[in-house]
Amino acid sequence: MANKNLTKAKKAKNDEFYTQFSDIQKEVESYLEYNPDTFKDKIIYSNCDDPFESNFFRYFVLNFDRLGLKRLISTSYKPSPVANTQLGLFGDDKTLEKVKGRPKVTANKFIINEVGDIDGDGSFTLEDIAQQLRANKNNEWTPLEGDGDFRSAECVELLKQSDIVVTNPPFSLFREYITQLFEHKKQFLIIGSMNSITYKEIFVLIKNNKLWLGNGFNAGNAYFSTPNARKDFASGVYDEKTGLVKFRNCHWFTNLDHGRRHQPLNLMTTNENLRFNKKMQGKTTYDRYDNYDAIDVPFTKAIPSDYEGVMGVPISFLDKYNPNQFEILGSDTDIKEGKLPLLIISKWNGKLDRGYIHGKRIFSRMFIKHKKK
DNA sequence: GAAACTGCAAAGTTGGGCCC
DNA sequence: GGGCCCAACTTTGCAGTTTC
Repeated sequence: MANKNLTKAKKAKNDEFYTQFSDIQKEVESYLEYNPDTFKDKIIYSNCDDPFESNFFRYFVLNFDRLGLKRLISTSYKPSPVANTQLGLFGDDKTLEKVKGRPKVTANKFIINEVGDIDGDGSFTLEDIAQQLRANKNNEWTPLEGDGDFRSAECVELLKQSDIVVTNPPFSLFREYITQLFEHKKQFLIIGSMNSITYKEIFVLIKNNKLWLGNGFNAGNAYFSTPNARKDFASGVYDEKTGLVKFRNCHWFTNLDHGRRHQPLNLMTTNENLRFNKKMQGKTTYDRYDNYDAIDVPFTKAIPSDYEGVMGVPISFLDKYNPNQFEILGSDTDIKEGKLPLLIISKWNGKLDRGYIHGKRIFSRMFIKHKKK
């Protein structure tokens, strides 16, 4: 069943999912709590985005002064399919004007340098921004030359000008997207699939403390709205009433520091887990892998506080990872590539693609140890 | 009051297809 | 034909409520 869904997703290449305003707000606020100046005097760039629809654009415009932003740049990928809907107050899509009577061919670029109560109604709203944009006063709204692909020269040029990239890029291009951010030495806060953790190019960044998970969605459940509401989502994935699609394994990826990353994970001892942790019931000891010299910890909560050796944990452990508490030794791939030779059971003659327990292959694990106090 | 039902929150995961 | 890579999930359990 699971794989059926994966195959469907592969075929659909459905990369159009809009992040909710409240999720952006909650995530950004968690960085501000840790450091109120996280975004101060910074140029924020939100590419792979559609300013007409985007809650990223809306959030950063409405919080421009409070965050102390220097500039906000937002570019869309391909012409907006939904122009004049959410932000219809901006007037006609300029790409339409450019190619009257023919399909839209270009994407949009917004550059915001200044916000304020332009229309004098006592409050600052998107209408003020719309007026400024119409007047081209300090702010800019122009069509892009190309389709807004993040790899295009004009978008790379905008990336170079920016300090922090905040967006929800297409999952299918996640690796390429991250690679570009590191090439240009940018700070970022982006949404990606948890499974990206298992990609070796991504994992090495996590292991070397150059990339980590953000504060995260409520209870790890991310809800996105989608213009392409497919009817073939599995039960419980798409809610027609709200128009939201629920995904379990999405997370924020970042290199900005936040408080949750420094909170220690409270743990029970080995004996306490075996006695009181319901998920460990029926076991008298932790399983060991057939092929790796480590214990298997099937749930993050079940990490024993008193075990000094190597532990294999699910990738979702990263959501609770505190670099002062744990050391990440490597992944399945690292073992396979011979980077952790001491972890291989010498008498094992089988595969080294994943961990095996009693002959059964289990899901990706990463290998950790408690840091010595 | 036990069983069945329901809604919600929490936390984990494979195997088909393609490439060599 | 074996191994690697990929893909915007599913399942489970608990707690509160209803039913008989």
